[in-house]
Amino acid sequence: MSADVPEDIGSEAIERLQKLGLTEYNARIYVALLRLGSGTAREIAETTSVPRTRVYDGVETLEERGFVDVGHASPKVFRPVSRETVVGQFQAEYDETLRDLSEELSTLEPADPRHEQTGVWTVSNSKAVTDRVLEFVEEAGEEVVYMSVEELLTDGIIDALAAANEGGAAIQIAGVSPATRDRIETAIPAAETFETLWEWSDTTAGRLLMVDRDTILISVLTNDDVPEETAIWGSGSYNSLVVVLKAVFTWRINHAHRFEDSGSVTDDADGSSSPPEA
Amino acid sequence: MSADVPEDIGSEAIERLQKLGLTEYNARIYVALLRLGSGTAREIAETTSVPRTRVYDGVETLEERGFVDVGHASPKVFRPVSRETVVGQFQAEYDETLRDLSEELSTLEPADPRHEQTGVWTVSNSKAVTDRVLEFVEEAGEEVVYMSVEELLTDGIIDALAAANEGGAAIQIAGVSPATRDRIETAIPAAETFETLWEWSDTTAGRLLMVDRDTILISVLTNDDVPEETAIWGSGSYNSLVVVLKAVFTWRINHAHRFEDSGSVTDDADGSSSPPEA
DNA sequence: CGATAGTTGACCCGAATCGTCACAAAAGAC
DNA sequence: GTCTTTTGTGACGATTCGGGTCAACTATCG
Repeated sequence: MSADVPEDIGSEAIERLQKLGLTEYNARIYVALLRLGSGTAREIAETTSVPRTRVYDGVETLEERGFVDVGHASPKVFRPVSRETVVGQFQAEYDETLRDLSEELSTLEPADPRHEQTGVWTVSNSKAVTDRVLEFVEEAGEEVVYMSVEELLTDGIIDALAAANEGGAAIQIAGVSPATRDRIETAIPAAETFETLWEWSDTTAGRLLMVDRDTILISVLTNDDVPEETAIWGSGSYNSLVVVLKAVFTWRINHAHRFEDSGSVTDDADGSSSPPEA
Repeated sequence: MSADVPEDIGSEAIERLQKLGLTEYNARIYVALLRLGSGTAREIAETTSVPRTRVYDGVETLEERGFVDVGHASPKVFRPVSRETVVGQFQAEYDETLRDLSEELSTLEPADPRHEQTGVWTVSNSKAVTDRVLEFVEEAGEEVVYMSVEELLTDGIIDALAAANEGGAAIQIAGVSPATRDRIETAIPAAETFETLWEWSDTTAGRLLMVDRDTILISVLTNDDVPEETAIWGSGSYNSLVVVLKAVFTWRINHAHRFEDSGSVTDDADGSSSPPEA
């Protein structure tokens, strides 16, 4: 009577098993067996909508992976191994491949990791953007300036900033509301906080990062239909993005900080540098 | 000049990446980028034998997964993220799905796990057999008897036996050579060891396990072409396999142990029980 | 303005999986 | 004993997804 669809019992588990490499049939069969405790081909077929004749194939491959035992009886009976065993198998398998992969990739990675790039790079996924931010902050030597909307100032970022601060870098954070200001001052007492460097709350701006006046990252929030974040970043003192933004950025910081200062602070760029295209 | 095939550089890594869910193209592209540091579509195509026109698709999906950044230049330039980041992404992803899976499966597992089965079950894969052995040994209360060829007495098994011994179970191990006997006595001082319970070195017998005289597992090594192990097991005092084998098994143990004893110990079987076939 | 290179999309092919069917072997009913 | 039902095995299209090639459109440069 309730809105529950009977066939959907365990569908989440089935999806995850598929993600881990099992076919849909095999995943369905295993889950059904787990619910039944044990069962014949027909019983499985009836509760899974897997064609009965295909249950045998599925069970066979599951047996090869060590996920079911087959019972010797006139109608063959199948029995699933415990979920701990299955999860353990997967865990072991992926631990191994990941370990090997890491090792193999390390032999391929070129000596010079990166740096002193001349171009401007884009990162599309929000998680990837965060990764890049963390990466840069981690490498920070002297100074980190970070400005973002509230949602993008996560604990992970704060932790990374705190770590950079421990390493001797000055931290400046902008765009914080009085509420989160406390959070930051607890985690990073030495950090300077600003309300905002400029007005952008009505734009699609996402975040803004500058590390050692040498690496800059800017992101925008595109809301075509679902909210997504896209960032561009550049590194190196000759990088055009860095050259342009460093100027306006540092000017704003000094301006917001000390009201006596006027004009640009660094003299290596003015408005004539071409802005990043598109 | 050397026998190295140039295209095979990183092929292992490529295979593993595919195993983790990337397509062949995407895996090849990422590995190539890692070797190049960064590169254009053409450079990638030349070093990977991936059709150049397909590099764009691949790079796009890789970007969505956060594995590459795209550079804004007239020929687009692509840059891989560090291998640590990639491995970390995979790790996080699989940790999450495995955790969720385990949770979901636990809600499906029936209350009564198993036990008091009447049938005889088979397990095909050697790793699965070991899993089952460990499972049974873990549940042991009073007694474990284990006999196997040398190769199948691994450290994992010995550890499990030692743990069972800690829990109060008597351990009896047969089929050990004098060499490995030392290993066992170090790990499990309280264990009894036998040279062998009977001659089977010329058979295809693999191993033999009896737990609490209630669960029995036997395996054979099939050498059709590649060596494989297949086991059958049964549990419960009314299980036919258990009934038959318990008799011959315990008789042999007592026989090997105390030479004064003669005749059967349990009265439901005597020498007429056939030895494990084939 | 034409040539070269970069970029995008469309199309075809093969492998793996889904889904169904036909048929032999076995078990049970009469 | 035969007859019917169930069980097990294999084969066959249909569909999906990734691999592979091609044509066409765009930008850049001489």
